[in-house]
Amino acid sequence: MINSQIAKLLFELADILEMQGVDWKPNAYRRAARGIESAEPVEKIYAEKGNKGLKEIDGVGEGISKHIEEFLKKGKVSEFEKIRTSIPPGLLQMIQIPGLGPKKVMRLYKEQKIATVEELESAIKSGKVEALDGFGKKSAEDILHGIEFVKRGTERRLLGEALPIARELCELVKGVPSVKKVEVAGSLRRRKETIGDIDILVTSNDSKKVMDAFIKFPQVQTVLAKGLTKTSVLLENGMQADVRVLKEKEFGAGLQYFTGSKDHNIELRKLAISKGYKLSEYGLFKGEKLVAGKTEEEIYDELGVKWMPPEMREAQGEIANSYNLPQVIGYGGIKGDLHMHTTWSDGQGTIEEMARAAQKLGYEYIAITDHSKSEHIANGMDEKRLTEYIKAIRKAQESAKIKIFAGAEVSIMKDGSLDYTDKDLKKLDIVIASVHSRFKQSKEEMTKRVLTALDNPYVHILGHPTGRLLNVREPFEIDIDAVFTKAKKNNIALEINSNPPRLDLKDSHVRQAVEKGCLLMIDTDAHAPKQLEYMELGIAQARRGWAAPKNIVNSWSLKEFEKWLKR
DNA sequence: GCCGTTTTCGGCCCGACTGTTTTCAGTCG
Repeated sequence: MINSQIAKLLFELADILEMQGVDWKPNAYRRAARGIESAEPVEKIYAEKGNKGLKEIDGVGEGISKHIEEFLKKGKVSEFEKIRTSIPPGLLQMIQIPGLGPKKVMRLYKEQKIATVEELESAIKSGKVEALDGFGKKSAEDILHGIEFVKRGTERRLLGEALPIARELCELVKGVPSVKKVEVAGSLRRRKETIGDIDILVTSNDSKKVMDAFIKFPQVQTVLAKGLTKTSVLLENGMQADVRVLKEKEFGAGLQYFTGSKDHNIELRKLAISKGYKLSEYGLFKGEKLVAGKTEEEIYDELGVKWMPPEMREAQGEIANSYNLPQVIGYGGIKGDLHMHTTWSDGQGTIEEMARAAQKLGYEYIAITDHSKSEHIANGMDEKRLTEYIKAIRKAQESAKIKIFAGAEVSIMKDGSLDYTDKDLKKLDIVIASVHSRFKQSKEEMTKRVLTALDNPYVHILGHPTGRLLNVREPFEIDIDAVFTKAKKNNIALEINSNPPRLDLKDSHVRQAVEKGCLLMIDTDAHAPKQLEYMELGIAQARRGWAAPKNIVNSWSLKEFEKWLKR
């Protein structure tokens, strides 16, 4: 992940320059860092298009592209190394503490020679910090709390973890009598794979009541700030949640603004300026006059931009092409879940239980896809049990109200062969091929391994194509473009696995696959009936990747889907 | 350092909250 390394370097550099009082450069570095984070792997861009390609990345120009080039060649950037040594490394950790910014960190360093988090901690405890001009007792205490917070870790939480909490919070706020509208905003509304904090927007004519109710949410650990327009709390799981009370006439403007993304907003705001407007979270203004603000639609409309779903607002061309965007898959658009496990391998429900749960969700069809024999840990099935298992599925079909396909998630072995012989694969209605072992193979080996598997005529789907586990494991090295090319050629669908830590393919890969004309399948990889509800998380990633129903095989009717299966 | 439907130079999003202030700077999103 060279992109994230370079982005981290740029963010760091921005902090350093800001501490040194440099203007504008920090903003430029941060913008470039965000651009690089969401870009294709820079090594690939550089290999294909050279320096010119790098400059096509948002926020990257002459200077930064040269730095990236140097990083790719030498693994470091000499100019950055030099700037880095100009301040003690501990200051960079201090700046991560909530409530401490570049200015205060620099003052602590210059006036008190405090250069590490530990030194800061003891300085506060000995009362040195509160004695400083402009600091005081309260801010010293806040910094101490902030240090604890940083030590506990501030990693972003999975969408699947944050979404239920946010929904509970919304329900709570909805219960306050004066409240009319309640919406989640921020990266949650855009359904990003990981979430920094929870933003909730509300309209009410009694904001004090809203704030009072909000801080009484059972999971609130600390109240960070409480005002009449905004209140922030820290939840027990370490996430921050903010609620904002807006006026009815500016709700759409607030929703647009707080939904972001930041880069989408900057682009939209610039467009507004170019057309003689001013756009803020309070509305779209012509001079002093409010021209739009009640709904998002009227703001976009006034700017000549067609409203688009929040999942698409990542400054990836959606503003300029708003009238030609694809009609992305809807949250009710999936007709069957085709990846799930039962007690035949490592699942917790029986075939019948999974089928009933799926039927309740309104599906037309499902596939049971238990593990193949080499997954000993997951109770994978040998050939003998596979035969019994298929029989059991046929038996379950007799009393089931939805179509049940007999499938398997078959492991791709280290050489690209599959864990069952063709003779056994042929007995199955649907085959998902997945990598479950030897994640550390070289990029060449892994690519060859997967491409070989995709040439097996019985494979319908490539499962979790990059093998990543969010906050746990990096994706394995693979030439994803080559995989997409092969999948398209052999008419194999690429999985979007909805399991919260997987979300594999991720959004940008989905976009890439769609542009290439590949087929996708969104499923849950459920290991219990309840987990079938993960589907919305995968649909969200598909929407973020601009995927439409025509791209997604299990959004099709049973008849169309079966036709594809027998391709 | 980046960027261009006023521009290759001169801008660069903008408002709320907090603490320690008596009019505001720093931080945050």
